[in-house]
Amino acid sequence: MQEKNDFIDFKDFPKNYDYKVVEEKISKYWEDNDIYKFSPEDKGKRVYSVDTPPPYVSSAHLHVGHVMSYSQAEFIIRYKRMKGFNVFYPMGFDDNGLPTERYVEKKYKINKSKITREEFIDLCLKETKIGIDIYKSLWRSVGISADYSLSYSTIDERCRKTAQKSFLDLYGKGLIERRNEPILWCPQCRTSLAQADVLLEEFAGVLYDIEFKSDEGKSLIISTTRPELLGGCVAVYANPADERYRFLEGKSVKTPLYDKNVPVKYDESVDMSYGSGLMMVCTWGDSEDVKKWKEHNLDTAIIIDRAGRLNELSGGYKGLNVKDAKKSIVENLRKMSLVKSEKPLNHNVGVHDRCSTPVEFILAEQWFVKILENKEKFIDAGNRMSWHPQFMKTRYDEWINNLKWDWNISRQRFYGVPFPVWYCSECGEAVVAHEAELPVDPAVSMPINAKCAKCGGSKFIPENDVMDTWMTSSLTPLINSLWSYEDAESKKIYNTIYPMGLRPQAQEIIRTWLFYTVVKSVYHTGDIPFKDVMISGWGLDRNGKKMSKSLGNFVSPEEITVKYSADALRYWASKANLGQDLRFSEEDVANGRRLTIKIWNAVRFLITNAESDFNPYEKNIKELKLSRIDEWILTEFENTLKSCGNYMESYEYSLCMRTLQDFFYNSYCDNYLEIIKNVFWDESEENSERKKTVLNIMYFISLNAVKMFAPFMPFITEELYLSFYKRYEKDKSIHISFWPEFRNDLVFNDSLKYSAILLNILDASRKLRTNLNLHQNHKVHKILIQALNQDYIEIINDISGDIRSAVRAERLIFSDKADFKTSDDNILIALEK
RNA sequence: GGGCGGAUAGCUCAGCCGGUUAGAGCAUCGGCUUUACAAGCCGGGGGUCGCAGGUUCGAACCCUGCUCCGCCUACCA
Repeated sequence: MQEKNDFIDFKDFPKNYDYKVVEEKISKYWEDNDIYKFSPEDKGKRVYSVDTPPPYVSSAHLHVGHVMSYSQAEFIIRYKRMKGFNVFYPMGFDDNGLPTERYVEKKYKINKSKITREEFIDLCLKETKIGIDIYKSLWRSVGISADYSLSYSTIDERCRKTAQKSFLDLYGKGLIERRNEPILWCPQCRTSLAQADVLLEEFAGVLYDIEFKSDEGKSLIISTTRPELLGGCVAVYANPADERYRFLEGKSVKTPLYDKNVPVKYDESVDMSYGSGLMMVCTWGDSEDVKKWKEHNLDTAIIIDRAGRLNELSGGYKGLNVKDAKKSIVENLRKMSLVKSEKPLNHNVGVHDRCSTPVEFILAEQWFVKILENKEKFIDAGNRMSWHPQFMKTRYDEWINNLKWDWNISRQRFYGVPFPVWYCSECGEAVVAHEAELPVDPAVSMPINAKCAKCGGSKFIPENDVMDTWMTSSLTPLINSLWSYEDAESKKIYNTIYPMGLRPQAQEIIRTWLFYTVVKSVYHTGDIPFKDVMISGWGLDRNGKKMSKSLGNFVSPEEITVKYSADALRYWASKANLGQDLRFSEEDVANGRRLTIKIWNAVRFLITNAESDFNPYEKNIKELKLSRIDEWILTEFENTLKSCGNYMESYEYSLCMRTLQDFFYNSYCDNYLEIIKNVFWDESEENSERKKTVLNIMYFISLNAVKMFAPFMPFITEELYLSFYKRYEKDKSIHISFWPEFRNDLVFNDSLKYSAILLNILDASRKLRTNLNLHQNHKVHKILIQALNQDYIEIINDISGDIRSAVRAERLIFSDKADFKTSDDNILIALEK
């Protein structure tokens, strides 16, 4: 399989690591050999299933932050694979719904009134396909180990079928219903929204004190930030305990400009100390208006239309949008001296998360999934999952506790999964599809043999709305496990995959993807959707701001992988622990590249010193004649392995990488290899056994360390494995080889007291050489050592060979002439050329 | 308003179930080029651990309060 880096003889092993050639070659090797393929038939292995996040395919926004979060999940997934799990790791693409529509609208500058639904959907599908290809090529280039034969796209047949089955199931269980009530509405996107689609943004507004009049003509001041809604005012409220306004009981007041009489009502929720203690209720300015309108059966005076413009109720302001209307009304009120004061006020306004337009309320018939009545069940499900990091669970709990609306799943859009619903043209009764006919597009087909259950009518009109995109995305564990299919094969997969093992995802979609997925799983299966949740932080730019397309502060992954390699970019991703934001740092990526080069050279040192008859398994390590320093490095390695394993088990991949890198650089390369390397400079016969021993240890440690680097740096580790280690190993990829087993028999606790002294002497000798301007490898005739402690003399005698090797001295002599201090007060050294 | 996370060397971060002179990488300064690696190696300098109290023989670590940064959440119209 080798091309450029092929080598026959060990001495020809390439000096430089050519990542550009290797990464492409290795990607192809993985594909050609199905390295990451899930095998449903493998009975011997436990299954580890991953509920992969389907990113939006409007993919022009891809940046290194995306690579970061996918890589972080991947570190764990690759680790699990090496721990022997049968990994189910699909790739998903979310391409239905509003984000794609908005992307297409912008890209093609579409005017929705001049394009048919079909033409528009075609464009969405076309962009979807382009997006998927871009994603795939990026994931491939950074080494994401998904099994692409398990891919799904949220607009494909399986997803449409699953989403519609979910609807039918919930409908059948009475958990879904159609209601006519005020709903959250985006005037920009012209669609209704769910609470989760609305974010709060702080606006610098103005609080206007406006004069109303009582029946007797008494002046009443009402504070409001939304005077443009005056025409929709249906009541004025005071707190029942507020003596100032008791006299208004049973009376009405007159609104300014419109001179409309509205009733005065009382409610505990009115804050007496806010403004004048009077508040106006309009239909509808905010959720408080909706609440009072419902509880007190107030009149309805809808003043804003679906485009966010004022209607005829506003009188002369008809056709103006909210912003202009406010300006104009305030101007007129000022002229009439009805604005008594104006105070700047920062307040939070709900905006649509996709377009940042302030949301309004309108009245419409919509489908709702009931969620308010089962909050406790969802909290309980959250408690049954493991959260990494744990504190992210707080956000989940808080979101549920603060829910105020059932989940509105109707969207007045084109591109999405249709409702499997028609309405009787006679009486309006809803008729739902049969499960057997899913997926169904009610605009294209009619209900099978259906008669209206209410009036017996046989003519139907289709539901034109599409379902909220989260209605589909929330089903990913059920989509992946083929829940909507009844055949035996699918049922088997379902039982194998569900509930899933891991859900990796970003923090900002806890309230949507995560929460809705729990809702669906609890409702459909009574179970949790997955056992472990890992929530990644954000990729930040160099200045600490969240990377995003709209801010233009994003770094393109291609640019970085071309310059530094994919392994190096992944190394950067490993720098942040789970849930932490990570600044992009080109220096860290460069460090990643340095690490790959270090690994390459350390392994190359072994390869070029091994003879062609080298056999690492000729003897078990325990049978070798180990020196104290060999025992020490084995001990250090085993301790590192143990820590790293524990870190990976607890999702602390960052600490694993740090620990491993520290071991590899400091213990293995800078000390062990430096101490033993001169054994290869000496051709004498008496050295040959020592050489073999050292080669075996180097093989053992470097292979296992390379395996441990493999989840983080899949390309270089695979290249080293295939081009060298595989001559002695059986697996066809390092990524399906076993993560090293901890071996207690290779922990030599005694060795630490020897190594401490040796390293202390080596350290001092390095300082001394620096002081003497002496090259570190330059041989010296003698090392003089003064040990002020009898135990030390014995120890030093015991390891004198290792010491001489380490400090490149021909002889070791105890002498009180040694005067250079080491960090141990009981040892002094000197070097003699 | 409530909550969560963070504040440790010039920069990015470890350490935080209390225990010897607080660590790493980068940056900086000095030295070293036949013998794995100059995209390298060796060495040096650099920190009153956000602030103020408290508990303790002992606090970066535990407790209380505060300040600043980021985020989540909330009906002050």
